[in-house]
Parts: sequence; C-alpha cells; structure tokens
Amino acid sequence: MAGEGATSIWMQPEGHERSGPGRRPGFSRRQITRTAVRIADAEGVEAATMRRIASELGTGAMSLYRYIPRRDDLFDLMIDLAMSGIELPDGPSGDWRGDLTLLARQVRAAGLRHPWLIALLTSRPTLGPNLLRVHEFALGAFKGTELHIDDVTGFVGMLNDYVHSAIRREIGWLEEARRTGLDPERWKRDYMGPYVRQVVESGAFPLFNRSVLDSRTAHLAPEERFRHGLDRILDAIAALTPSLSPR
Amino acid sequence: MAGEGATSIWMQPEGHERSGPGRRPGFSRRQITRTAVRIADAEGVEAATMRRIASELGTGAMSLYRYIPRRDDLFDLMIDLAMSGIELPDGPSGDWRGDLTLLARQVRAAGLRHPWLIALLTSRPTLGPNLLRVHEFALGAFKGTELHIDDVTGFVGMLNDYVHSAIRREIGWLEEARRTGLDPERWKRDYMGPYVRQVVESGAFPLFNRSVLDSRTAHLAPEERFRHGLDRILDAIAALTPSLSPR
DNA sequence: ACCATTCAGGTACCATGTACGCAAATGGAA
DNA sequence: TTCCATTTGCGTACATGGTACCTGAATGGT
Repeated sequence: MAGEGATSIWMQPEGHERSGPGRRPGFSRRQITRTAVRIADAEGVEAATMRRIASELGTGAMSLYRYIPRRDDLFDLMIDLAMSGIELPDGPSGDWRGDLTLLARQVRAAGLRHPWLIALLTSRPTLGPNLLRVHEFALGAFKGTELHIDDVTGFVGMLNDYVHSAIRREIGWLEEARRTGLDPERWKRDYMGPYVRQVVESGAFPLFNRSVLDSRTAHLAPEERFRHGLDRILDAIAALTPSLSPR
Repeated sequence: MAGEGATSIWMQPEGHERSGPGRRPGFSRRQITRTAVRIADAEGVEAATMRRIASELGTGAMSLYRYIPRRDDLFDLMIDLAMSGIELPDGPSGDWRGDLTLLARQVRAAGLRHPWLIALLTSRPTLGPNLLRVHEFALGAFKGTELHIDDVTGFVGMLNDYVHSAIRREIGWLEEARRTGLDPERWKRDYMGPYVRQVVESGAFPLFNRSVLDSRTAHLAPEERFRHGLDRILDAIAALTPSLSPR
C-alpha cells in the first residue's frame, strides 16, 4: 500500500470498483456517513460512536474500519455530506449582494439542520469537495469587480465568520441544554437564567446589562436577527469598496 | 444542599472559609485549574484528564471532585483563568479604535498562549467573570458615541467573530498537526500539502487557486496578517457609522 | 474524650476508539 | 469443478476516559 493513513481522507478515495477476487463490500463510505449524520442530527455528535453507527447498520464496530481509517476522517466525511445539502446556482448572477445573501441563508439552513456542523467545521481545518464548491461560489460573487483576490478572500472570510458565529449563537444554548440532558426550557430557567440574573442584579457590568435589558434585536425572530447581522456585514463590505454598488 | 449541580459553576463558589469541624481542604479550585491549564498549554486539552491533573498534584483523580462538580465545569474555570490574563485599562480612553486594537491584541496573545482557549470558548456558551470584564471593556469603547446598544453589541460581535476566527486560522494547522502526533512541518508537507496541490492542479476551483497562488497576504508575518484583518474590521465599523471619527 | 463533619482517594463500572487475528465469502486459474 | 489468493465481516481484547460509591483519616466544637 502507498501512503496508507498518513494522508487526507480526500486522497484515499473509496475502494473503487474492483473486479478481482475477494469478498464484496457490504457497506459504503456514503452509507456509513449517512447513518452517522442521521444519529448526530437526532442525538448529537457524541452519540454517533463507531459502535452505535455499526449497530444501526446491523454490523460490528470494526467493520467500519474497512471503509474509514480513523474516526476523525468520518467527521470530515460528515461535514462534506452536510455541505453537499447546500444548493447553489452554477455560477454568480452578477448581483454580489444577492448571491451572498442566498449563500448565507443556505449555510444557515444547513447549520440548523445539522446542529453539529459548525462546531466540527471550525474545530478542524478540512477542505472537502463540497466546502470547496461553496467557497468557490462565495469568491465568485465578486467576479466582475476590480477587487484584488486578497480583498475578496478577506470579505468572504468576514461573511463566513459572521455566518458561523451567528449560527453558533442561535444554536448555542439549545445544544448545551441537550448535551447536559435537560430540556431547553428548564435549562435556560434553572441553569443559566439565575446566574445571568445575579450578574445583572449585581450591577457590576452596566453596559452588559444594557445589552441584555435594552436590546430590541433580542426579541426578534431568529431569522430576522440573522438577516440584520447579515445586512450589516454586507453594508460593511459595500462601504469599504466604493466601486461596489452600495445597495 | 440547595440546587446541587443543576446550576452554573459560577453560582457555586469555592467552599468559602469555614471554621466548623472536619478535615481541612488540601487543594483549591484555583490550584486545580492552574494545573489543568499548564498541562493543556503544553500538551493540548485532551491531555488534561482528571487522572493526569490529579497525578500532577500528587493525589488521586477522585479528590478533584471535591472541588469541581463535572469536568465540563473545569473547562469553564480554565477559560476564565486564561481570560484573566488579559490586561486592560480600568476604563475606556475615549479613542475607540485604540481601545479595540489593544483589546484584540490582548485576546490574540491569550489565544496563542493557550491554544485551546478559542476552541473551548466557542464550543460552550460560558459567561465567567473575566469574560464579562473583557466584554464590558469592549462595549465601553463606544462610550460617548450616540450609538444604540444593539449597534454596539453588533460591532463588538463583529470584532469578536474576526478575532476568534483569525486566531483559529493562525493556530489551526499547528494544532491539528500536534493532535495527530506529526510534527507541524511534516504534517503540512505530507498530509494536507499533497491534497491541496491536487486540488490546485485539477483546476476545478479557479478562484480558490488564485486565492492560494496570487495571495500577497499569505506571505506576511502572522501579526501583520492579523493587523490587516483587524484594520478592515475597524474600518468597516467606522464606515458604517458616520458619527465616528473615520480614523 | 468524644463525635459529627469534611476531605482523600482506592476500587469499580461503563463507554469509547481501535489493534489484531481469524473465519467467511468471492472470483479467477488450474 | 476445485482450489487459492484476496478481501471483507467482526468478535475479542486492551488502553484510556469520566465518575459513582465507599471506607478511612483528619479536624474542631462540645
């Protein structure tokens, strides 16, 4: 074997269609990944253990290692599968703002559908084909402008940073509640609530207090809040580059 | 006991100075946290296991549970200890741009000193006293301006999103290499390198290629790159609010 | 001197990733 | 048809993790 294990999973494609001797494979990377994603969606990544996935497939844990070198590689595959759900036009439309808005909404939808996605994505530097596809579309939104590629990368980075962080904020407490086993409502009321109240009542952080008490956006629906922040990022991009249409 | 375990760690202060009967405590939360941080700094969070920390302190693993309810709470304490290393003036100087630059640099320094900090910070919604202190300083930078608190929160969020993401990018591959046990140089050359080269040579993502090949900022020193991105964020904030001094 | 109270920490249990090895299946060659 | 090299299926086993439980030691008030 050449370069076994010491390379990215994307360099070790599925054992391509052989026609030689030997037992036929009973599973596939895709099938295993799909199962892992399904479990993770329903019960969190920590529930998607090798044994659990195998059991769901009606087999033993060690069978999976015929298809996936290490558990970490499975994460890369899961990320890529989740990103594959992001549907985008083939190319940029010419309306950079519209394209990026579409992109952001799609990423948000994927992030909510797979609450583990953003956490995995930001915890490991991965470059699966679908992430590259999405990234390429983002970069393409600025096609036609006279921007230097570094500026484009910077803007796309700003947008990504916002989208990811916003999704994390939106999921954050929900996920934490699920992880600790409490139902979300009780978690907010009994776990974090009393502490925040104590902090507020102590008066030690007056501006934090105002950001909690006087906030208007806090009472907005999640999508609205997301759109507000997104618009701010897009406005910022427009404001930084006079050559772009302001809006 | 009232509300045991079902509350944030910040609601369960250290067993305050008693004077009743019973054996004297031989350790302290702070001491345990310090040890955990030291191990995590040197060998990664995954090395800071309960057994390892205890062994470092010359005791048994279960002794730690007299001071810390769950391992997750230890993470909160570690985050707070790392954030306590961020040194800031008592109040805003009046120069919002200077204050935020100072803040960003301090956070970056803390993030590099404790390569696990940002990952933990963004993986769990925690609100320790030192995080609140730092956040309050950030909000305070806009004191004197006529901005609504929601806008201030939004800007501070933008800044935080950038700083955290930039630190993650700066550490990213380094950490991944350490996690997999390879030395960083070999990781980049043998693990990720060949794949990126393959992607580039395939020509499937032309804009990604340009962002890799034609980048000028990629060859900058890390601090320079950080400062560039930071300036872009601050420029964006200034551009979005005409009432602020542009620079 | 006694005792309720508190801490130290050993033992034990369960879950996890995964190395290893052998049995079972498979298709080409003899 | 008969073998056999090859590949998959997967049980067993081990190291490592968090942590529940329990016993014994230390301690200060009565």
